[in-house]
Amino acid sequence: MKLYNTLTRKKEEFKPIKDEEVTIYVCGPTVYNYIHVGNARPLVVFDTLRRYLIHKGYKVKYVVNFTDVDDKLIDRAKEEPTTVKDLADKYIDEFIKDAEGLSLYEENTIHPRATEYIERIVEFVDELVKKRAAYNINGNVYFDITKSKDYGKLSRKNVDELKSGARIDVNEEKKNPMDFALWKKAKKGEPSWNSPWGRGRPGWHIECSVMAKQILGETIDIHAGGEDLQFPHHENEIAQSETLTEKPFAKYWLHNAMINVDNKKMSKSEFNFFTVREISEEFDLEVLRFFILSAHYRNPVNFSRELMEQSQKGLERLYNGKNNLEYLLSKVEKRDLNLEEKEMQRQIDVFIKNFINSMEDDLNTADAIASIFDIIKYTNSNFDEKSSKIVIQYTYDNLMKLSNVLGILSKKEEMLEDEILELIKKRTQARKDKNYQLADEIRDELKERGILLEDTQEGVKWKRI
RNA sequence: GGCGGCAUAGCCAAGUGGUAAGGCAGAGGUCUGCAAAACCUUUAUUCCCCAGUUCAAAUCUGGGUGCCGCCUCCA
Repeated sequence: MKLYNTLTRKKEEFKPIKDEEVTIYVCGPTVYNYIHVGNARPLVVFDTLRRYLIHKGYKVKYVVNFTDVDDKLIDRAKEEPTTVKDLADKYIDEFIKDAEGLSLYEENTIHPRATEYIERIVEFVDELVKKRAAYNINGNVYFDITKSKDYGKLSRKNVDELKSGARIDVNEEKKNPMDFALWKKAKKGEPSWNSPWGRGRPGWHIECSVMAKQILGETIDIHAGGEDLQFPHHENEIAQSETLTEKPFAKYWLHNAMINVDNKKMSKSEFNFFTVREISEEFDLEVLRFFILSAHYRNPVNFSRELMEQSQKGLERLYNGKNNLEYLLSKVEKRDLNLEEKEMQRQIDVFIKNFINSMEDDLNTADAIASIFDIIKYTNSNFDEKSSKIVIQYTYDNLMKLSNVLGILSKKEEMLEDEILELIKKRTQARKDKNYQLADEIRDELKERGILLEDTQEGVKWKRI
């Protein structure tokens, strides 16, 4: 499989450190609010990478951290008012709900919280201080970027230019304007922990370095996140970790492009964001997942209601195709394949191969989805009640396997209330009796109650509207 | 100002040297009591513009235009 590595700016053949196991660290949310659609992109994309690696037979250790102490949480807790801990707990719970709606495979995700790793963070910072790569000034500890061998290698920033362009604000106490805080001295009323430098709390960048090292080891296979984190966050992680361990921090750095609204990056500070929660009130979150996977992860995409509606229609088409296959499976008989069906099976294999090739090429989910549409179109026009169950089962099983890699088409049909089932039966009888007036009355009544009926060749179908 | 990216139909979006995938919307048709769904057919002589390399360019090179991201918290 080829993956685009930001470190080398090239697509590289992916080779994990261990033959059978892959370690992935994704920078997760700061839990002071609901996540928005932009935040959802890396979560969906890299969850899909994980699913694909599992499909290929790897064991995957997958970490998405929670930043549960920082300025934003502190400010927000003051506003509410509540405690930082309660605020974080609340939005972690809300995150999990959104994550489940997005089919993020939560049960196999490790979600460490920064505050659970304070001791490790202190140890890490202390070692950097002992290595003289960090220095304490009045209870604030800063990383000295001159001690990092190749600072700027990920984001391709030139340190000298950064210095001259750095905003001259505040910190006269830093040796170098580009030095960044590893440990922040506690202010009144802020959460704080003991350390050799007095009470304080960790800086943002150090959390990820520490949690990645503790949970996944000194060198991880894949570190991923939004491209807006390349600098300074990921650059600083590299500086800290590699200065400490003298080993590469991550083999592959993957970055997704931004989600825009009217061509501008969706972000909380611009107030042009939609929370995943508000989208879930109008759409099934599977539609959002499908929307995100409809474009390549390194291309920026616009987000709008119209585009969500397009995605919804497309996804419905896939569900219809899936349902048709399920219907056929209940009707057809198992018998040896004839020549024509053998050819059909070969054609299905071509679509599967295309899907895999697309995923192998830097996770080209947009292309992979086209292969799913190809399968649906092919089965719709070539399979019928006379087909052998063998070829239909084969197609169905593979369709499910591939859509599971994308994390779509897993929703089960809901059950209808008995009363409504009764009405549907009554209408079917009325149609048989050619009492179309009664039939239409019942259909209208159900429509008002949010159930849309369709008379297909396979019988009456319904869906909620 | 520095660094990086993008530009393909009405909309979305693949395709990085061999003659434009796929989806949505639109049009015509089959089916149907009607509606819907499904299926079939159809919709870019052309990929922002100009020049160049090549037998061959959406794809490579040079120039231009427009848009975006990072350089500050950000997915």
